Amino acid sequence: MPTTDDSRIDTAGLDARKAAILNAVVTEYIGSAQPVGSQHVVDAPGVSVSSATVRSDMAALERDGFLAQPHTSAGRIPTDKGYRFFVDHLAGPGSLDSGGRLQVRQFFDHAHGEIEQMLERTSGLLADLTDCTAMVVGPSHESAVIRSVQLVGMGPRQALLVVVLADGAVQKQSIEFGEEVDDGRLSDAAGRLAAHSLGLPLTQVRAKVPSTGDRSTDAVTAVGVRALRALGAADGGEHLFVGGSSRMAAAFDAVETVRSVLTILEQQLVVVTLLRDILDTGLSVAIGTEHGVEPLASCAIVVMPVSVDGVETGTIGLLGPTRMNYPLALAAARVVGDRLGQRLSEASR
Amino acid sequence: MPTTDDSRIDTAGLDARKAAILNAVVTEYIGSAQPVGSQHVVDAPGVSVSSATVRSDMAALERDGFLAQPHTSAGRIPTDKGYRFFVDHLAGPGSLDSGGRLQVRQFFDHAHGEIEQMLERTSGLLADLTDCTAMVVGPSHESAVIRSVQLVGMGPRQALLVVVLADGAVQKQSIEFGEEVDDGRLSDAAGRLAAHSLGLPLTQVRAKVPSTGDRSTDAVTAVGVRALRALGAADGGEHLFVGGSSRMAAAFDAVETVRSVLTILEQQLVVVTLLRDILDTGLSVAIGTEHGVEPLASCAIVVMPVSVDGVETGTIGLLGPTRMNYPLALAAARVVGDRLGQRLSEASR
DNA sequence: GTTCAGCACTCACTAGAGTGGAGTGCTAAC
DNA sequence: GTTAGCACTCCACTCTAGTGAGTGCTGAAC
Repeated sequence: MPTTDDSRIDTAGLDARKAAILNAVVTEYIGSAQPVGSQHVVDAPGVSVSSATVRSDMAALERDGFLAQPHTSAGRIPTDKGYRFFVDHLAGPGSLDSGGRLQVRQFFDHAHGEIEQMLERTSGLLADLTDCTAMVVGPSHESAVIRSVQLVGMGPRQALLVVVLADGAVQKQSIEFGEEVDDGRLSDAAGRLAAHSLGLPLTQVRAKVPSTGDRSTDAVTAVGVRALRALGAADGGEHLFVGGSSRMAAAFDAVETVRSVLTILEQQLVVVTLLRDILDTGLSVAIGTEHGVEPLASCAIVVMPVSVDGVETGTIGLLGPTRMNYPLALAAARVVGDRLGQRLSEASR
Repeated sequence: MPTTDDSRIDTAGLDARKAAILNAVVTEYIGSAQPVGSQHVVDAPGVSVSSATVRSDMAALERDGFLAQPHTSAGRIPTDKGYRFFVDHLAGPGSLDSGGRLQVRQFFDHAHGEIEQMLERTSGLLADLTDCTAMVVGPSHESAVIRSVQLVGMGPRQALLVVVLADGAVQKQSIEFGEEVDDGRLSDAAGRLAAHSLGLPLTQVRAKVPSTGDRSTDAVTAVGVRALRALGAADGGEHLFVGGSSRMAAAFDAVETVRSVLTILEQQLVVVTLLRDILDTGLSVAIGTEHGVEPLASCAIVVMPVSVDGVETGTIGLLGPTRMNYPLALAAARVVGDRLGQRLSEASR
């Protein structure tokens, strides 16, 4: 509950009282989802004037685009710009309640095993904490260096290329040979592949591992190299984990909105690039139409990079209605993002 | 569009005309989602009587529990029992249209690479074909035999146990040692693990691999064995892929229903056991409350086992409203399930 | 005894009128 | 600049028909 004392706010052309009124409207609307009338605001901190004065201020805020009216003679609801101002200048830092902190601690105390499973569960945790739909983009494996390369025979002409990365991820690619290949040749080829690629990050495989031709004239190795290079290229597809999509159904009462939002969430590529775009613009919150994805116009997205060993490599996203609880979402994303980053850093050491 | 000629139907105590009427009501209601009146039914095949007669038959069908009225003076809608009769006795075999068949063919022509990715996309395909939410439970790896066991050092005291199974799946488990372990000891231990477990299905690891104590007194091996046994046990968690959950939002107009269905879908364990339960009871369709999951009372579930090399090992599920297109869903599940099974059989050879 | 036209009846749905209330904008006075 | 007062707006709700799709029943015809 961010209080608004007069000293802090006089920002971006809004005087203290207007800011306090905007703050009160946003806060109340987030809670009630009902248009907020002037009467509801007079008791808010920083607003010690009559409702008539509040009304005139509200009219000014509406002229300036911070508030809107669903219709004459209704209360005001915040516009995207209003939420933006709230997030940038009014909302306090926000924090998890003690229950939430406990939940996070317990989660990471018990998290272990497979990375993917942990990320999946992290999305569930975030959804629980914030009542938003959570998106977790697994740390891109592109920068993780190759720890091990193996070829496992799966049949006379088939093998599986298994690459273990330093962050604990395992990539695989099935290979088909034109001829029968025995285990000896496989392990020879695996050795050669390893010699070329061990210690390289996946991204650099294309650049650093000679495509073929070299002295490694062996056909099996050549096929292996091709598969390895394919892995490096194909893995642009970071894995996305979406948790708590049912929360979107709770957030809107127009079933049509729910449907279109869910449709977006099903498109991994769209979501991943959306999150990346938002991060790239330097925002940590994208409100309404700021992100340009039209079906999500009534949503806001909180993003938080996840740093592994100091490198921003994963992303956390929280999707909710524009009237979501921004301070809570930001706090949860920050806390969980930090812990997750730590955890992943440990794992990749 | 299953036609109903008099010869075929006289089943379970329903005379031909009543069956034809029930058939018409179900078919029309599936299409329109509106209660069906007697007038709409008179032109249906097998019903060449007046609306008055239809009405009296409908009243009988209602007495017998096949139809229900939302209120007096409204048309009839099918009950769960009505759908059940429709599915068991009235619905023709159903088939994909040519577009759908093409889609399936193209999909499996182009499907390649990682199993998980293919399963995920299969769920999307099914959702597209049927307009239902699709659930694909990956073939359990429990019966796949171990093709390769490796220990990859990830740090002085850490390693990753990487197990490749015959079906192309790769399982991993991170391991922490009490002491520093060099690569030599790791590969020694990996060799011993392999000697014990190669060719065993994961399920049998617990039974067949001596827990420890044996001659394999080596500490590293002991830890490895423990991890391996853990893998065998932990992997009860088959992977579930859910595609097209947005279709549930299109199927219902009560947002509350959508929310509760989505909440169920988020619980992997619930969904997997639900599908298994339905299969175990020998059904291929569970309608309404037949499956006992209360929030899904207005849904029906079509299940289809996926056989890999003749063994039923995976499951396909389609979730839709009780007024879903059963023939289409059954046909799509069968076709895709068959192709998927073939595909997985090839891969595990 | 099945079928069916006719008929009275039911009840959701819609439109229109009236009402209450929450909210506004304006204005004149402090 | 602030505010009390006031007229005004418009949604949300209720009430009242009116409509129409649908029913169940009945008595006659086959």
